[in-house]
Amino acid sequence: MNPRIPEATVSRLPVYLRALLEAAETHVLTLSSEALAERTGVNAAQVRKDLSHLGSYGTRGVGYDVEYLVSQISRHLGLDRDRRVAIVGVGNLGQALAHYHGFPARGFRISAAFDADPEKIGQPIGDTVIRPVEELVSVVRRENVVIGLITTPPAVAQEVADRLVLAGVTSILNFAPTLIRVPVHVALRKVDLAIELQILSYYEQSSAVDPGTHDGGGLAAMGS
Amino acid sequence: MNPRIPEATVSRLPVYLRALLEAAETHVLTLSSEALAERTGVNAAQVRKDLSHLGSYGTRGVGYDVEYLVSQISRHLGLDRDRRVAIVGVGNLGQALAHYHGFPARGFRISAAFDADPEKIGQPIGDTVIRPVEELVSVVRRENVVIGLITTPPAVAQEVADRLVLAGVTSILNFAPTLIRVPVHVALRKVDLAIELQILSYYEQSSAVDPGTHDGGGLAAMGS
DNA sequence: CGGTGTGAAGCCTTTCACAGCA
DNA sequence: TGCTGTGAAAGGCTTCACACCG
Repeated sequence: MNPRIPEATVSRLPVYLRALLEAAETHVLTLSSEALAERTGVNAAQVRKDLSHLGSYGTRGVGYDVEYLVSQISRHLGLDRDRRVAIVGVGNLGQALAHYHGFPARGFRISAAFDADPEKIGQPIGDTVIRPVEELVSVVRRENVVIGLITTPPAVAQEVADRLVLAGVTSILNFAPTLIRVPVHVALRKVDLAIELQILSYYEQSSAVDPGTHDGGGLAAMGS
Repeated sequence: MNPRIPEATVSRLPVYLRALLEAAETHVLTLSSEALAERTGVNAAQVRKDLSHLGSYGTRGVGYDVEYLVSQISRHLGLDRDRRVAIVGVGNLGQALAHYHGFPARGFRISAAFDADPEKIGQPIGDTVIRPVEELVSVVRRENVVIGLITTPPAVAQEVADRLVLAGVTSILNFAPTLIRVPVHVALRKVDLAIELQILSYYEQSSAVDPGTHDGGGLAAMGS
């Protein structure tokens, strides 16, 4: 049923969710695992096994009720309540994230943004204003931010992570191309754009065919 | 030795490469698997097994020669020659990618950029100029672009992918939050920012500890 | 009948443990 | 002696195949 959902399944739940929401927009009421597989690029057996981890939400001979499954996946992912997010480092990438439509649509609210450049301080960004990094800990604490996005140069990424952790953040998404370490109770993921290109480069030159995906399993770097 | 390197290993090679280049900068001549593990957050046994897929490049009792290993990994990843890259969709994310320092440092040259907005056409970006998407196929062909980055809205991502494939691109990195399909001979990876946050959200609320990484294994959506 | 839910098989990945070489 | 390279073990993920239910 639910005691612990496999990592690989968790990483696919948002994919199903998006497909279900798109189906709902065109008033599709029900989807079979086959149909969901078609819309997500995942194998149908995989879809069924994944969804079975959430409980028995399908109807045999019919499929899955779109609206109900949306609510169940949302609940399991914790998307049924809003999450405060802080962005540290407002370069182009930080800007892009601040204006990304997909975030508020899933309950992620950009509540604070920080930068070290005095020129940028005070500039509006989304619903907030760019603040100096010196205020990071106090503002993050006050605003109850739980997720931090690090889009700084790699040299300061670890220090920023330390401050975020100190301020009580429980999840960090690191875009800086460097390894950062956080306490075990903090969830950490990374997105590394240069690495993605290098992986593609391998499959291109080797004429191989399957470069994998970005959101598969694996172990995160943890502990301090 | 080399006939085919496991997918999981390929996705870690760029990580080792970065650590090795950093070590080289501080004039470290040799690194043990233990030391490389420390710098990358990967288990030492894993490091050795991964590197053994490239060949026997270590020295027992000593470790790996940094410079030599850099050249070997670069060669295996195909980073020993330049690759032309095109960016389609010059919003904030496209801008961020165009100015990303990590790309030219690994031999990826942004040779073309396209956008549908007439206002943006002609604006300089990096070493090139923003062109209308209508010119995509001809320019990509002429410039021998082999990698395409899709940073458009999801609604047009599939069409853009089709054009890139038509123009002869062999690898695509998709940032648009939608499934795209390409012929089997084209390597495809995706980076989905909203999905990363949703995965974090799961581990945050469940107080679980290991949210995985972005570059683990898994199958890519392929075929048309 | 159609489609879910799931044991079982197969594959891939990680980790262990140690033989063997510099 | 120290550290690599690698069989073997262990664990996890995907896919198959089908019992079973609506």
